[in-house]
Amino acid sequence: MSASVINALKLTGLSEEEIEKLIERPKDQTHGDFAFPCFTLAKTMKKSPVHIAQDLVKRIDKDGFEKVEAVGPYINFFLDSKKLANNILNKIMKEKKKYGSNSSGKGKTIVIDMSSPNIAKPFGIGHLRSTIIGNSISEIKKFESYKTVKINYLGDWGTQFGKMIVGYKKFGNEKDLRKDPIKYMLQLYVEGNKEEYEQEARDWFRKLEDGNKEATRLWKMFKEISLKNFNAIYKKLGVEFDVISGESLYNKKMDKLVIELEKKGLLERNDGALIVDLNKEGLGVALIKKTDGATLYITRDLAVAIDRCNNYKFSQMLYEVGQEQKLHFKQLFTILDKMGYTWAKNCVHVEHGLYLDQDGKKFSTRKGKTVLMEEILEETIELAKSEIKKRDNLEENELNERARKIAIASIFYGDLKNHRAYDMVFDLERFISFEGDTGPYLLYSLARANSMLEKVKISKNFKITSVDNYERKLINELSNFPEIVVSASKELSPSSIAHYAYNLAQKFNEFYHSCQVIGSKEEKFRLAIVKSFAQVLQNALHLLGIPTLKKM
RNA sequence: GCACCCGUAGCUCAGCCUGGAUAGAGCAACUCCCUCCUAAGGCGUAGGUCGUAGGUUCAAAUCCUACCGGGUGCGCCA
Repeated sequence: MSASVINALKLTGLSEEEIEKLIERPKDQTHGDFAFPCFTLAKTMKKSPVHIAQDLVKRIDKDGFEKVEAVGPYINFFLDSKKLANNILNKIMKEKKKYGSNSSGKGKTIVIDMSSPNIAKPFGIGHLRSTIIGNSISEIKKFESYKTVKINYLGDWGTQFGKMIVGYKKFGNEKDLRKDPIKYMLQLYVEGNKEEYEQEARDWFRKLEDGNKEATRLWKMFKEISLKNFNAIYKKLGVEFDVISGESLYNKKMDKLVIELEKKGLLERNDGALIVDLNKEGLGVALIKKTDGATLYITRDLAVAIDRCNNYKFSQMLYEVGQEQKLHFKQLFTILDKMGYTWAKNCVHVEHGLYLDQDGKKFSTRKGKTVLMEEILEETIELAKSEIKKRDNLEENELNERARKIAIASIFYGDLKNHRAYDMVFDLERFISFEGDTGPYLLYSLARANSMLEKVKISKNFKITSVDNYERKLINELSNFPEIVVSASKELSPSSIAHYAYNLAQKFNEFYHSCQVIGSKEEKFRLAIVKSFAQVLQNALHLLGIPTLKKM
């Protein structure tokens, strides 16, 4: 699209690359579709940028543009609206679900380690962020033709199970456990986590690693209960995984890994523990084996990474994990690199910030502030239901399904519109609000469009006599989608898609408000705009993992 | 103590990577618009020393340095 602009600017004497670098897409539509700032030319031409702009505009070939004008030190280019509208709308209606996609990832595999809840604890909102962001990144990558492997790597191993077993041995019984398993398990964890049981807990985990029968039985029971609960939550969220894995599966590979580290001369003994010294890299020390011989998180992660490389031959492996684990992943990747694995550079920690409560404080398990995902979901769905009931009388199933979708849109969008790497306030009331910059706003906009499309037959042949301002703004936005996808993918940034979706919906609502569609002289053209809008918004929502609905 | 992240409107956030035209949204406040395709919408008003101080530049919210405030991490948790 910018080719014509570059061409027109060749008379500046600059190379194509230089021109391309300087060309901007103005934030303000009144400045045209492309703009060329003349500041840099001022030096070489020894004239004021304002004069240069005026001078160049006179000499530029304006063929194919609606308008080319000098405004201050800028030259603004306006593309031909009718041509643009025609191209974009036809493209969208032809490509449909594929509009915005590309084939840059063809033949490549990306492994995404995401969600990964700790099964000794209830599914809290801590793991929600990883789930939502990982899911969206997977969709974005798929849209670019990558093959993605979403792995839910469960925290089903480690000292926390020692803690749970201690809690159970001291206070628990199976009867109560079966009654309200999730909350009961949380209690067991809290009990077993007390300082006085620290050694006992470590001992129990050691026993578990050694295959002790009782420890194994309890561990299996905890795991089974958690998984059942987690699966119900994933189903409601509409998130699926390609692989369910877990730390426990790698228990048997630990020895081999430790031997490999030893052979490669990376291992050192320190206070009875085994470590890899990364002080030279400024990363401190990585603890590979505790004094009692039990393995740690990083030990298992090393084995896991190597295993995944063999299994999936990934071009990239993304760890969708909180920023508080930054050091861990730096250590992990550095050790892999030191072991001679050149693919270590293809591993990326896609960090995300914490959820804060409304006081700006971290949600914490310890202080009993844990918010159960189950409850959050139920609460959100109930809120959605009561809103729906205000205007619609639906039959039970329809009501439930619509409420679920609105709830998902609320939570997903509420999260994804924020910059991934920064902390954010998790404020459910704001997310579910049916006004403003929210998930429901997006669904509502789509429902408005769909309701028009239902009322009339769409014809593929439309003639454009003129393009007014609101139409033009919306079409511009529609045309931006493919490049938004590219940058969102490159930056691993679902929030770019989220912002786009919101802007698009906003442009549509402005258009909707000021342009009569059905029954107007421009009906065919405007219906094509509406149809294109609905399509592109759906595509964007799909990339966010947000389900769409026809009516709202 | 060291390392990393954040500080933009009363609140929640975009924009910063890749410096450019009057710093954008939403909520809250104050108005206006349903004889018209879903008012869960739209138009408008008000609200800003872009943490502070320097520096680089024709141009800084954006790049660099220092400082202040908040968060996170730093060997036997994950």
